[in-house]
Amino acid sequence: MKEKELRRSLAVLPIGTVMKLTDLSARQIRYYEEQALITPERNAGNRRMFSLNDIDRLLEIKDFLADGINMAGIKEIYARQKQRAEQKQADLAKPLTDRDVRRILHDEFLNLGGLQSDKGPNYPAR
DNA sequence: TTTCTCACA
DNA sequence: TGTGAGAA
Repeated sequence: MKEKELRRSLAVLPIGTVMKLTDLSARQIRYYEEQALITPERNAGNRRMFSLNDIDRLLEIKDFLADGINMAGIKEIYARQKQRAEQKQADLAKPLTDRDVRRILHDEFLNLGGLQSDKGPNYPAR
């Protein structure tokens, strides 16, 4: 029953609503789109129409930023997320060994640390 | 009225 | 990222 997923992907929200829902400025929302972090549809009059999935995505991005991760980092996270999705398919045929899993988790931690932005506007001087 | 794109003292 | 201009 993936009826819900379809509805969540229906782009029906104008940027104004998204601004209120995510507490982000139109500027930021458009910028994130430029960075390919979100891909809202376009409707009549070239207006952006967002879906519930976009909202979740935006909120997620907000959290990442709050954790001190920068655009590049977030892009990587989604890039890896995509890779994982693709890897998952391959893994279906060839399951990972315990040793592989450990190595992957190890890398994950190291990389997450590298994604922390080196003191930016997200690091209050307090 | 709302949103879009573009450009910057 | 903010902000203002000019158009739709």
